[in-house]
Amino acid sequence: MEPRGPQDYFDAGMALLAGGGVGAVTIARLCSELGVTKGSFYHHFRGVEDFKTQLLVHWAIDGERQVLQAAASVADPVERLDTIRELGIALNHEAEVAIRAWSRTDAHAWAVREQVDVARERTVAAAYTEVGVPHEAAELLGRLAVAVLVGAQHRGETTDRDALRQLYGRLQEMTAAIYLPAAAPR
Amino acid sequence: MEPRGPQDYFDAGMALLAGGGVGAVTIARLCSELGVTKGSFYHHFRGVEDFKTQLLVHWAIDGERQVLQAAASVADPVERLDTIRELGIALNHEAEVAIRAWSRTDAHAWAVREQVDVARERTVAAAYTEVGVPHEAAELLGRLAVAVLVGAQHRGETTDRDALRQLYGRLQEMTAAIYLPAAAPR
DNA sequence: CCGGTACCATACCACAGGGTATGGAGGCAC
DNA sequence: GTGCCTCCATACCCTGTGGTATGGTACCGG
Repeated sequence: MEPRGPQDYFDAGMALLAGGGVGAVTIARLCSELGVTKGSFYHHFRGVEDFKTQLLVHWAIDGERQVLQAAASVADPVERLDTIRELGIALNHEAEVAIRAWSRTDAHAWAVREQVDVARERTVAAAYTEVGVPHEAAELLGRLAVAVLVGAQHRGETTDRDALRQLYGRLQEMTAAIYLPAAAPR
Repeated sequence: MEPRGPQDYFDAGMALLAGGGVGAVTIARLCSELGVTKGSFYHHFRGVEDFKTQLLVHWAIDGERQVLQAAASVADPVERLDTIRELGIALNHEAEVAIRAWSRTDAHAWAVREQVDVARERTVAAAYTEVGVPHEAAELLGRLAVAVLVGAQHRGETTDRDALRQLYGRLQEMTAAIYLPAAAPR
């Protein structure tokens, strides 16, 4: 019996979150998933509220590290926009939908999710600014891209990433056609 | 004590749904809101599952009637697109967010919401087709418009309809600039 | 060998929520 | 009046969930 760490609970918690929303994240289910009892849970966390808070921060940190740092490593802004699109498609959409729903009823979840979304918007906007799009238009394009991502997250099942790719690609095409006539000629 | 009808429960149920998600829709809260006890609830509905199902259908019927019929009454397709945009902005976004989250964990809710979204997409796509946009592009624009609506629904508080208006308007501008050069010259 | 600490199982309590059974008050038909 | 139906209050049970208290096992430093 190797000992369980907080990371095990976070993994199981994200799975429960993705599968049944924040309401499905319960101590009994977590312990059942890990093959332990409540004594183990309360040894690692002070309560269910404490766990949910840590789980949320864990999601935000992971998202910040994986998505934004991976995007920042691409020097060319146009190529970076493609990278961002693929990173967005590869996200855990089920979990994100659950977090977005959760953030409507919980102030702390709202703040964390908002911070993540704003960071994503800024990343997209910065890339557009670098290729010559006016500042105000770039900011709006960042918000539009995140909105399309969130909107597409709420449609289709798990395997429907092609639809998101199609929508996201179309928005990029339209944007390029208007703001980047030199970079992406039609 | 005037007797309570199912409509009273639907109104209270939508308020609870908008305020705290599907998890907040509980028999005790419904009865507390209406000033009755559980005996009244179980007289009108067979159980909480039956009530939720009826509530969902009630939302879909209302949406179908208010939004789509109001849009269908506008003959000019370009003017109709503006009407659709304003109707989308005026929706009960809190309730819709709750329903969209609910539809990720409930098969029946998923089917009903999907039907509503598809109907909205078709309405937008039909308007674009009428003004001369190719069929495939019009369909994609319908999905893009609904995606932006859903994405914007998950940001900002209740009073932040200006942000949605701005995003929605920008998408419309970009669309017009590409597909409707004659109708909306830049 | 002994004490402390990390890790966890067991047992128990409190409370909220869904569901059921029963009875009562008022109206309406006959 | 009698009977029936609508509408609803009260009381009760069962389950699931958060939380606590307690004890037990294994390892590690001294």
